[in-house]
Amino acid sequence: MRLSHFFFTTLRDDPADAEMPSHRLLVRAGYVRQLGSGIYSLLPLGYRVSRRVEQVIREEMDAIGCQEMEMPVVHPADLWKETGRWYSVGAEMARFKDRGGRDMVLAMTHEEVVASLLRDVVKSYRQLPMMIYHFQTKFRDEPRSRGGLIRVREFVMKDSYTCDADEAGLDASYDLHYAAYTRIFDRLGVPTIPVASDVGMMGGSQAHEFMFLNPAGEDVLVLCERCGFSANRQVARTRVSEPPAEEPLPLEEVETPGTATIADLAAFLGVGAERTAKALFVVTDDGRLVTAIVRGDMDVNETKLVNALRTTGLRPAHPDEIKAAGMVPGYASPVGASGAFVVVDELIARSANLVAGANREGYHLRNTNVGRDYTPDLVADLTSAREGDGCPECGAPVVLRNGIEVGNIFKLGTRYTQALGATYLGEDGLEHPIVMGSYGIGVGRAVACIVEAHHDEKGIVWPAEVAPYPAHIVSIGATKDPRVAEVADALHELAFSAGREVLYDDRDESPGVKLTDAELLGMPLIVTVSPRSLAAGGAEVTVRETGERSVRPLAEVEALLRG
RNA sequence: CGGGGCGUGGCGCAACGGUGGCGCACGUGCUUUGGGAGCACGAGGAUGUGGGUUCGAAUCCCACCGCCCCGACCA
Repeated sequence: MRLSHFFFTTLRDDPADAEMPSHRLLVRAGYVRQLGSGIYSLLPLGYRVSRRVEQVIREEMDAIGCQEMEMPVVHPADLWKETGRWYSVGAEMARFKDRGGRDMVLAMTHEEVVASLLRDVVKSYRQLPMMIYHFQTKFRDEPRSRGGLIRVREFVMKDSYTCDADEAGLDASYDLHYAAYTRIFDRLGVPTIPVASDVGMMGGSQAHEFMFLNPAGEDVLVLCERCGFSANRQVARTRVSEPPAEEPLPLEEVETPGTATIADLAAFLGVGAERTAKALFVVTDDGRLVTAIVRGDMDVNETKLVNALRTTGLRPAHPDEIKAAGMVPGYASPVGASGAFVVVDELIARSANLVAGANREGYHLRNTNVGRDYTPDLVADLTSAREGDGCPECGAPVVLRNGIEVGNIFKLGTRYTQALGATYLGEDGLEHPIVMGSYGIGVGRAVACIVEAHHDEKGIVWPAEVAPYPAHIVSIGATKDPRVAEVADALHELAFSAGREVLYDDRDESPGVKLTDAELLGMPLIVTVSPRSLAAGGAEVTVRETGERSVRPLAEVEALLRG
């Protein structure tokens, strides 16, 4: 491909709105262009990388017997109404009406379509297991896109779905995907850590996310460097030292003026924050006012709270709502909290003599004890893991790191197949719902992660497996010495006829521009043809990754380009 | 949705109440050709949109739209 007519342009300056290296470099080097917030065009270079990433994924999916197909982007809303997600999913699902006034949606995922297909396709246990996948555009109207390709609204995802007769079958399909994903990210050059994760809105029994460690990551991971334990903070349960065993002391109200925060309160009373209990008020999606009680030195984990309450989501309660329930914000107490559903963290339930609000402006209670002073409606693990907490496996202090989720695998179970009546006839002659799993990899996000992991101050450094072209030929001094163009043209042709298209910078630009661009674009090999190289007996080959360069005889360069 | 920031040639920026400029990129010519070349000439703008204030608005005020960052949110 000759750069003189290639659909791209490089930028000398960093785009002002790009902060992450991957965003900056992909825009500067002419791989992608932004159309709107979270909406990007892939220019030929970007599209080519994307296809190479897809090919790696395709090969590994095919290798485990997953069958490629394609499902639509536009769905009739009826399917989504049948599974209930038309109602449960919020504004992130784009909805519209067709000309006949029928509700339609833009696909944000494809469980519904798969389940409806299974209804038609699968009749007998003899057909199971089956696995399918496709690469398809998803649209999710995220409240906030960010980081270039890291979080976008429209993107291509490889999503696969496994269909099994029972849980044991699902376990096997899940394991196949786990192994395939490990190979995929290894081949793509994206180091990932599989972490146990929340099943979220997808429902289901088990899930892992494949995380790429990056400071810009939106997830917090809890990692143990000693034993390798890893989990998303949303679900991680770490060990915290047991509260001291004490005899319950008499409840005592104390005046604590101006201590609406835990830090103020602990300082005022001269006790550690871990001897206090704090109350957080939330309202669930189904309208319940809930107060969650955790220790003063810990934070409520929203995911855990949602799961404990068996709801779909929650929001902070307004002070008015708290007052309406008869409580005093800042001094609220689980003692006598009649107007709210009281959820207490397990650690609170095991602790004696904690300081808590007195439900009276400017007052707190000393020596509150669960069971004696109040009876919670629910006791559950509610807190977020903290750096230095004990690893749940080995007890060593855990560390917290940010990560970008590039892939996820879910054991869905029968939620969708039951809702849509996708059943098979078992060996026992009875109908059973098909057991599903679903598995996703964001292609564009994977591309961005590859760049995050493979770049230097000069530009992108593509791993050979995903590079848009294996090599980048640069001609220098072609107008001075006709042999330069002859040799460079011949190398370009030769690679092409060997089935390996390479980039060929035949532009009439200065050497500096061409070499700088070559490094910015990031092909694994840069082949420089110039009067100087010809005089030295061939062409200069630069390995982009190491910067190592050497003049090689043309025959050797030809062999390199042929592959 | 809350907080903050920014919208001026393709890109990066200046001008902050008085006729819109600079660098890079772009076109033409000459020179140059191994690390973002030089000289000369040139083209390219309803200053995001709509109101308002003013003799006069890119500049001040209001509203809206768009984009970025932090948070909320998020398979």
